[in-house]
Formats: sequence, C-alpha cells, structure tokens
Amino acid sequence: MAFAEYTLTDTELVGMLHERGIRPSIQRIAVLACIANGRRHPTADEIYREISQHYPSLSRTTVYNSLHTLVEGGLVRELEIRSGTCNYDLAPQPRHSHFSCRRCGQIFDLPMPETVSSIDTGGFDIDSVDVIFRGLCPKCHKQTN
Amino acid sequence: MAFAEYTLTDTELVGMLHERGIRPSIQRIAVLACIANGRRHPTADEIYREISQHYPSLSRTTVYNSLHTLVEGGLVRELEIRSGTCNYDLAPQPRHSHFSCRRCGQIFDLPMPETVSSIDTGGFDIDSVDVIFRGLCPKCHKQTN
DNA sequence: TAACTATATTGTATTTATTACAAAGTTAGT
DNA sequence: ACTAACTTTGTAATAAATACAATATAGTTA
Repeated sequence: MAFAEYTLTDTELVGMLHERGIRPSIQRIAVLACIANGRRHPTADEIYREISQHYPSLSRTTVYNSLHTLVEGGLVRELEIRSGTCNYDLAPQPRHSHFSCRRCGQIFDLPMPETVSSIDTGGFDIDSVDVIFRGLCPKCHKQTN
Repeated sequence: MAFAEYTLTDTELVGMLHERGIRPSIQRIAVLACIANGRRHPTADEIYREISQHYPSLSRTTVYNSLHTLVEGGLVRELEIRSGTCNYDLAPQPRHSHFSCRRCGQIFDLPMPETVSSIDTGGFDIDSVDVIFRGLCPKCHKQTN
C-alpha cells in the first residue's frame, strides 16, 4: 500500500503542529517527521535511535513527551498491535489495515477489507476498529521458508 | 457473546493437557482453568493474583512458564491487543473478534464481522487476522458518560 | 533589550511486564 | 528406592514507559 509515500517538508510539519496549537520545537518536528516520512510505524525506541543520530543531546523522555503531545493533538495515533511496545502512525490517514510481521516485528499498511455484516455490538460503545493481519512479510518469508 | 460459557472440570482440563503431551501439574491446570473458565482474557498478572490466593507458594515465573507451555501446546493463544501487556485466550474457539475497553482495559468477545472483499495481500504471508474493536464497555460507558 | 512567566527538554530514578538462570523439588520409569 | 528428566521457585536482569525535579528555551510585557 502506498499512500502518503511522499516526504512532508519542515514547513508542512510546522504547519500541522501550529494548526493543533503545538509549539513546533526541533524535537517535535523531528519526531513527527520520523513518523510521517518513512511510513514505518516506528516504536518510541526506533524514533529515539533515528533522531539522536542527528541530534545527540536528545533525551528518551523528550521522545515520549513529544509522542504524547502529538497523540493528544490528534496528529499521531498509537498502534496497539504488539504486546511489548507501541508503534506510532500518522493519524490523518485513509482507512487501512495493518500487517504485523512475526519475525522482524515491522508493521506494514494493507488495504482495509470491506465488511458485509455490521455486527451486533450489544451495548458496547465502539470508537474504532483495527484489523491486524499477522504472518511473515515478503522479505522475512524469503529468508525463512 | 456467549460461547464456552460453561465451566470445564478438572478432568476435562487434564484431558486437554494430556492430549498435547503436557504434564498436568497443579499449576498448569490452575492456569488453564483460569483462562478457560471465566472468559475474561486475563493477563499473566491477573492469573497470578487469582491463583496465588488459593495457592500461596505460586511463583510468577511458574505462571509465565505455564503460559508458554500452553501456548506452545496450542491450548492457549496470546492476544496482542494492548501495548503494555499480553492477554490470554483459550485457543480452540470459534471465529470471533475482540472488544478492548479503553477505561477498564478488559477484553470481551464479539462476533466476527463477515468480509466481502478478500484484500490484495501483495506478497504478505498471512497466518491470522485479528479484528479489534475499541471503545467503552457497557459498564464503563454508564459510569462515565 | 531586560525581566518575567510559561513551556520544553534533559537526566536520573522508579515502575511494570517479562525473561534468564540456577537451585530445590517433584514425577515417572526402572 | 534410584536415577534421570522435568517443574517449580526465587532472585536477578532486561526492556518499555513514567515520574519528577533541575535546567534551558521561548514568548510576553515593560
């Protein structure tokens, strides 16, 4: 799947932050850029490792703080797909599902399957639905099997 | 949803373990019972707290060991629905989806919606699909809103 | 621009879920 | 009952995330 396969400029990222009333610090821009560009659904740790290469004074806590701010501002979404850690996705995205590779742990976008039956939710108040496919990604499938 | 809403006897649980070649220790029976009866998709910690009431010498490590054994034996399934921890479900279950309450954290069963379109998986090797609804369970919905 | 206030970042310490591992205990088969 | 294999237990270690206080930065007012 290939939406948002282009790179957002700093100006665009700053604009997104401004719209939500979030002060556009270097760190926040970098965290948002890391999630928006690349489409790799990174974990907090992956974000930290990537950004701190270019910005050595970065603290892990700042990454977590920034992520919380971005999630609260609705720019970023937490994906609860793996039990050990959280992955982050750009929030304003077309409906799609996810694929979680059981070998490399990476998360990929897939199209969202259409549903026929709207199920009987029996009193449950539903905000959102996640569809998660699990298995081996093309790369890991080649290496293993 | 109300499948498996009956209590499995110790004899049945022991039978399940035997079938998979797992030695039916007190601890393993208790862990399996906790998951099979109650239908609450407990976490390792919830299992530990419940069982250790009746069996004070129980070690947390034993709970984890038992869970791994049961998962390997195919009797129990790990649900990766929340990023902080794992929930456990009895494995041989009819197709169903899950509902994760964002307030109390409990996980409930829901029917599985029928899909129309089988999506283009583009080279991904899919083992399983999880459908996860998120929102407020009936109880939390009353308390909050 | 200086002073003041509000907000962000950083580093350290802590918490929670889980795993590693070795010692002690238990079970099954001879 | 003896031995070998397997289980349980407790402690220590690891990983992800949070709490919090000190420092730094940005924004506002005079």
